[in-house]
Amino acid sequence: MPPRSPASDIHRLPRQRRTYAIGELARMFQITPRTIRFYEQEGLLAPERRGQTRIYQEKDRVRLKLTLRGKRLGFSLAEIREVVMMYDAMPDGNARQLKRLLEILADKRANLERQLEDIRLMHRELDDVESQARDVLASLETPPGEH
Amino acid sequence: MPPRSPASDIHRLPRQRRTYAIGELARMFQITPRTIRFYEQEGLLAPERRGQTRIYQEKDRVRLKLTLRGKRLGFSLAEIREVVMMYDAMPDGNARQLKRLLEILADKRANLERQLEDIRLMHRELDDVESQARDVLASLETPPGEH
DNA sequence: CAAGCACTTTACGTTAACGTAACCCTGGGC
DNA sequence: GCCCAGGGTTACGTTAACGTAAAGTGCTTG
Repeated sequence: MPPRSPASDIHRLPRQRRTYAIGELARMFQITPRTIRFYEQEGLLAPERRGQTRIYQEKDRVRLKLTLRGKRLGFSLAEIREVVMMYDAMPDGNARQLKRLLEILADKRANLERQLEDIRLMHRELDDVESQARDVLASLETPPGEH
Repeated sequence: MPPRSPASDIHRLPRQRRTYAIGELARMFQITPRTIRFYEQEGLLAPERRGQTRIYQEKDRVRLKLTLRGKRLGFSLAEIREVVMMYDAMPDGNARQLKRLLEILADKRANLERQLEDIRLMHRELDDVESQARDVLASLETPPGEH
């Protein structure tokens, strides 16, 4: 280890322009390259190219992460794209577009609220089912006739 | 049919074994009859019949409700069926089945946890995007050149 | 230089979850 | 008696989100 202050490492790291190959990203997120290419085809990603090969920057990785998160929450790729693209177009977005974006966001937000409620309810159901299952299981493991 | 007053119907309602036609359920849940029939075909519902006509009891309605909730949370019909059917088979379930059920439940639970985290994160993203959008919007509404 | 690996494109295949269309049956109201 | 709304079955169509296979490109390693 060079006798350099760790701090100097740190403050150089931020601009370390790290890039990723498609296979790397695929492994990171437990998906296939095909999926990543598909997302690009659907307008969710737009990586640079060196020749034919795709080169992903940090921002692409973040975008992919957000996309997958959206998917886990049940949003369609089209919905995700809608938000992501408007977000990108924000700087030069006109008022109408921005208001539309706010509408969409409010919509997603409402969706999340409903999901939270659903999760709470579902959680209770699972508790119920589980405790009942444990009861039956216990009764099976104690000889019948006891009480 | 005995000449009964409608009002007397009402105050007996609690144990009035209320039933539903397929169209009623469809309207209640904002889905189509086709969807309900499809769920039956997939083994998620098993309503009684009077002739050919399906008659849904309260338990069927609850089951449908749970199914739809599961769907909103991104579970597949197959996953939902897995839990629902095992739940029904619980009384005579053997230990192995019950343990399998507990596994599945733990799985779902983990899923819900991840979703909660996703929602929290997504919520922040939305906050970010929204506040930025509002900023841009505001800057558009004040004459440029001011500061 | 051959082999192998990771990347590429093109294109057809697949699955889940319904939609839609065509046709039939039945009970109630006019 | 006729009509029509609401129920039924059968069967083919559709959409999203990839999977999979074929065939080519490019580096690097023994």
